[in-house]
Amino acid sequence: MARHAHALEDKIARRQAILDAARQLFREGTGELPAVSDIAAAVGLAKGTLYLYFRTREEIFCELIVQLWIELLDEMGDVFEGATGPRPARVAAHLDHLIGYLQRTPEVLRLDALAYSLKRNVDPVVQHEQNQRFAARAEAVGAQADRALGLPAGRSTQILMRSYAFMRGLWQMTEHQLGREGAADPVLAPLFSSFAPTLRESLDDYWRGVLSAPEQG
Amino acid sequence: MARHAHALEDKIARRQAILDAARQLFREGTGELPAVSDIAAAVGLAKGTLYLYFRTREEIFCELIVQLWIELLDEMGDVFEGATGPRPARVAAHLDHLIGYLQRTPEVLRLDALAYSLKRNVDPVVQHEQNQRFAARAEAVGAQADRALGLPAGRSTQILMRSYAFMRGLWQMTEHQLGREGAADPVLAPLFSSFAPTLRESLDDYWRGVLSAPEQG
Amino acid sequence: MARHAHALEDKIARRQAILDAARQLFREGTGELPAVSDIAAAVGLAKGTLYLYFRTREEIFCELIVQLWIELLDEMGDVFEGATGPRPARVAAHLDHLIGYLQRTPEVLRLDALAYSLKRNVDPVVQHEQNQRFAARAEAVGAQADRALGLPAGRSTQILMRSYAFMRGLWQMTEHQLGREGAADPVLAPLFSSFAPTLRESLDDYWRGVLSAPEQG
Amino acid sequence: MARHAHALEDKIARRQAILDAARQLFREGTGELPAVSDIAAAVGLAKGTLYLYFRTREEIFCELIVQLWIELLDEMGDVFEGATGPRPARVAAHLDHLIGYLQRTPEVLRLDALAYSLKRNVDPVVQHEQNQRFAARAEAVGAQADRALGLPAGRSTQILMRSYAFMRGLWQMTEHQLGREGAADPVLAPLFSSFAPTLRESLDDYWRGVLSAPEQG
DNA sequence: TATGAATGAGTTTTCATTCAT
DNA sequence: AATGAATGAAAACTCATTCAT
Repeated sequence: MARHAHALEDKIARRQAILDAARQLFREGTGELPAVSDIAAAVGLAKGTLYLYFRTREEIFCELIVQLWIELLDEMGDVFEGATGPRPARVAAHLDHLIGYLQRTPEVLRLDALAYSLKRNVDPVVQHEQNQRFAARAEAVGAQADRALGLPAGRSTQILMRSYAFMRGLWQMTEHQLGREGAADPVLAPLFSSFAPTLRESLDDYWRGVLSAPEQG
Repeated sequence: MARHAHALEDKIARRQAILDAARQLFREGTGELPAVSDIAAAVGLAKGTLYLYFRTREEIFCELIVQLWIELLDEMGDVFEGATGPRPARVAAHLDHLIGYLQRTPEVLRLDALAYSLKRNVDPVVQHEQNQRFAARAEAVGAQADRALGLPAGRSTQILMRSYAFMRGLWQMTEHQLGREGAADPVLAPLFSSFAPTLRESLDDYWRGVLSAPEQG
Repeated sequence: MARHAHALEDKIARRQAILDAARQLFREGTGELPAVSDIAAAVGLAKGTLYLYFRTREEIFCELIVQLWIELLDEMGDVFEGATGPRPARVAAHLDHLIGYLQRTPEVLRLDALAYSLKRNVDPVVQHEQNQRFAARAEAVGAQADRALGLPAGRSTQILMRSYAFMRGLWQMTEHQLGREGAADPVLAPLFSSFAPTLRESLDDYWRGVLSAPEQG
Repeated sequence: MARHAHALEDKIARRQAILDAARQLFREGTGELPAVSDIAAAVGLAKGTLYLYFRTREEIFCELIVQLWIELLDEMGDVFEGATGPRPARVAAHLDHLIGYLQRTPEVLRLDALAYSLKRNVDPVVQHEQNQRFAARAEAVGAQADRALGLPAGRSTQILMRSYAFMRGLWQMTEHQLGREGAADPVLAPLFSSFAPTLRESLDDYWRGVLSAPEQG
């Protein structure tokens, strides 16, 4: 990469390099946002330079969240696109892929758990633009799912979003039970099992319920 | 209350007064934890005194979370205890009550969203003791629900915990879309509707799915 | 010891128990003054009770310093009292005993190094009373030394005080070179050797100089 | 000085400005370390800026101690360099100059008395580097003294260090007797006289003893 | 555009001491 | 006399962000 990013493509590359470094540091870290100086050091830029690309530290991570979700949605889109067999099998394939993604990408839910506090320090205009990209992709994937699953227009989008909410809640309840050292308090064992099987079971139940709803046939 | 709380009951009352003040301030606040000095002022005690009752600021709010959840579980227990009619009606009554509680007690989910970061500054031993109280109450209410809904032992506990996880995820996804001023970004409208109806619908679907699961009959 | 120390002798015993506990804790500690609550716990009294016997924490340790010095002076008095042989042998015996005391009682110089800051928080009247006891004992021992060494009245007191000052300075310069882990920085090796031999040599030189001074014969 | 110290020489100047302000404030103060905010105000910098130049408050004062000692050693070096006359006169000239320095620079021994507690909060690596500079200068001056006084190599370094230790101990014993208001407790008068004459006499005695030691001739 | 020096707000927690019991 | 609950002052340090270079 050139020393000075004058061309637009250089700027975009540099911006992405910052995001990648931030992602990497967060993934390796202990759950807090990495310090700006650490991100800068990891990309090999000066601290001040980061502020030419992002207005606040939180903006970096909000952008990262959107990228991660779009990454996930892209994969989901591919799954629905290539879906075959009866509807239950298609749903199952989607759920399998979802869980696979979470296992490969543990940072997505960890970061999501911070989303609320991040937003306080991000310009609403920037948030809106991020929301837009996210919504566009979600609706597109929803449409693919509608086709793949034979659901009325917009229905899949809603179900997917709710599934993701469920996932998020379950992750927090199971993962946050773990102490600093990663060991769960045994007293909570009767209430929570491990994340992946719980998620699978819960979403199976949820989708079964949704698809058997009176108004859906 | 006496000037110095020497008797055990006075100490307990004082401790609870601190928790009540903390709850009140958090409820009125903007989402961050109130400052210790503000809590102290609200109870009419010196800052240092609070540290005789709680080891860290976070410990206050972790205790508060447990109290709020136990409060909710108590209400749920009453609902299941007084349940009448066919199973779907009983489930519906439970869900209605749950939503009512959340509307009367908006702080519970707001505080829950902070739970993870709070735990970093709370002694694991204290956490364990809190987990214990929570688990005991949850299992007891689960048992009441098992009876009320005719489910095998322990099944309700699991479903209830998952329902609460779903609730938590949905709340974050809908509520966190709102900007500082409380206005939702219209671009997200196709993805998320308002919390209460969404929750009602989602949990209806989930419970229907659960209760129609092959192995449940 | 009785629960309440009403009799004067009980009070004195309790006061001494506090001093002993403080001494023990300081000796085992890392160089800071032990916390009042720790001292209280070590004696088995409540924190507030200590303030019936000492007005401030520092007062405890100022008293301790005086006790330690008087303890040392007592031993020195015995040495001079039992002195035999020619003057150089008597001086040497005194220096040997001095070094022995410091090795048995490392807390005395450690505490002495804090003396200055302690005094800021001790009532001048109390200090004066402590000074008095110290001075009386020092002068008495000085008189014994004058007799033992055949020096004019008051001369030994002066030499002894200066010897102790020398000792204090040497101890600080050698001991303080040590890092947290007790290892000396090798770069300082040409400047300082270990305390005891250095002290012995230095005091030998000093006393030789003093006793060969023109006006002393 | 420029607003931002980018050039190395500007940085060095700024660092020194901080040290000078710290020295001034300590000299005027009552014996405690000045607050960082006061030092910052005195230099006209923000508090945080000081932490770009020193890692802890204590580091500032440890550096100051080294500077003061090197300042003294420099003067001593000049004295030995320009020494004339017989050895006793040369020793006397050195002692005179030493006492003069202490009178012009009372902060050096006041600060030295705090040295031990300062070191607890200073990086050992930094301490080592400071020790190095001090040792180098001390050995160089020692060599000058060896030549000026006709002593075997390294002997003067040792004697000088011990003299300074003596000085330090005497200063603490005489100065610390003074109360807050600067008045000495009369009860101690038989034990301690005022610092400068005592020091002169003591060092005279010590050097006489050293130079008359059997192995020195 | 890049740098990195400068800024300064922000806040928990400790603990010696006091005082109600 | 003893207790231990209550007090509240006190301040170093971080680090996101700005801005001079």
